[in-house]
Amino acid sequence: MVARMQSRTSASRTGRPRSAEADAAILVATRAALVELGWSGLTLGNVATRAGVAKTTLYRRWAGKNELVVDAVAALFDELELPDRGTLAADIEGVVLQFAAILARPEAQSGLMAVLAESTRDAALRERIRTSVVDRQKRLVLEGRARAQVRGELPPETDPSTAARTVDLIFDMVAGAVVHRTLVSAEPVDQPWVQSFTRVLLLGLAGAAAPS
Amino acid sequence: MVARMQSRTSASRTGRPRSAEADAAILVATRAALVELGWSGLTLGNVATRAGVAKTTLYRRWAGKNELVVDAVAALFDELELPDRGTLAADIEGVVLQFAAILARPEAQSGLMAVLAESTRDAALRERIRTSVVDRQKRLVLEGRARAQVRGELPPETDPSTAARTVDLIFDMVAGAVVHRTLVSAEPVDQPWVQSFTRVLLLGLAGAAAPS
DNA sequence: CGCTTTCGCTACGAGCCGTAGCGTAACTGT
DNA sequence: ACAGTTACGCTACGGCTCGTAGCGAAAGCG
Repeated sequence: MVARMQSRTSASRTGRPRSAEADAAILVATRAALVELGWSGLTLGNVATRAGVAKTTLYRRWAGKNELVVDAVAALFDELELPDRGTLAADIEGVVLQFAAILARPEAQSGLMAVLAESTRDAALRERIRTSVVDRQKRLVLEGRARAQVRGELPPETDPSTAARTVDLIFDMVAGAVVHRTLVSAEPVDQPWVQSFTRVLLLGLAGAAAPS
Repeated sequence: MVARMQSRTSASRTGRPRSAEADAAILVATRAALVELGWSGLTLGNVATRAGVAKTTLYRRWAGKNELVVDAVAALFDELELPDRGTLAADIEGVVLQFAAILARPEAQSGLMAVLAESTRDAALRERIRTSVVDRQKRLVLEGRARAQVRGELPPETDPSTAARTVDLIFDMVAGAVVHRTLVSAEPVDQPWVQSFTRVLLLGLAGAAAPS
């Protein structure tokens, strides 16, 4: 999923290769442990046992609990794609529902929040989360915006720096609202909510682009 | 701050009363430990030492780390108030900046996120967070909306259930965007960002209230 | 067949957890 | 003043997880 640790160069030359099956089994076991035990209950020893792997093998590949969980949770976002439903509103609704479906899973909830909490004191961890989780989500905003500009649903960008700020704003508004509703308000992100949200967001963006 | 544990009735009748100074010292020590050690590094033994209190005293008042940190962090939100700056936009900007200032503090970041992660598997903890942290923020949205309706900046509510849904939507959008920008994007919630955000939000709400 | 790296296993000191037990301190009612 | 009740500080404890070290065996490569 991500460049993790590597002995030397891109293809480690000699010696016994690392088991790819073990890698996959560990990530599966990590997600299962997150579901059953939560973040605080998850121990590397437990994960190792579930995966049918020695505890030392875990420590050879990951620096600790934080990094392991980031990789395990990041894989959940692989399925995230930008649909093409014809209109910007429909595209947004589709992505938001996909995103919400992932966030509804218990391993994503406990794992993501906990690792985000740890990242506030660990710059390397924050960077790891950014590249393997956040940026992949952000790209969807970028693509959706470009597609809407081609359709004429959004005005083309003028200044590249203001465009970047707008994308950041949209991203924080979309992802923030979904995360907050799911994890703080603890209420479902269902069709009616998504429609209301999309309506407010798009009207706001259209109005903000036009002169006041 | 919150009804916590109580021996019998409202006024514990007899025996030595609990030290209020100890209570305050413990919460201060908890926040300090969050800043210096983060969530994972915080231990109840350490907090007890900092507060000049025995470890057993901690366990007599709080069930564990989760509950203690909730109370310690909840106190940060006591200062949150709704200013009256004349316009809805200015009121929102004021509240958002206050909220962002609290979230910028390291004890709020690591503490809140971690305890939120734990709350996904603990209904009682989630409820505790809701009453002592979330609802207090939500009330500001309610008050601000009512004030704006008096001013004529927002249409009066028609159906009470749709009004409640709208308030929930606004709350998730505001709090979600601020939290996401602060903790996930790890970028500052400063004046220009708040103005852009408020502009998009208000135009969206105005447009959504009007017929399409 | 040597060389290298990974793997599973065992064992270890260290640290924290949450509780129990004790004697003492503080406050209340008679 | 005195018993009754509750909170406090302190010490000690078994149990658990941590992260590492050391070993022999397995799995590739030249």
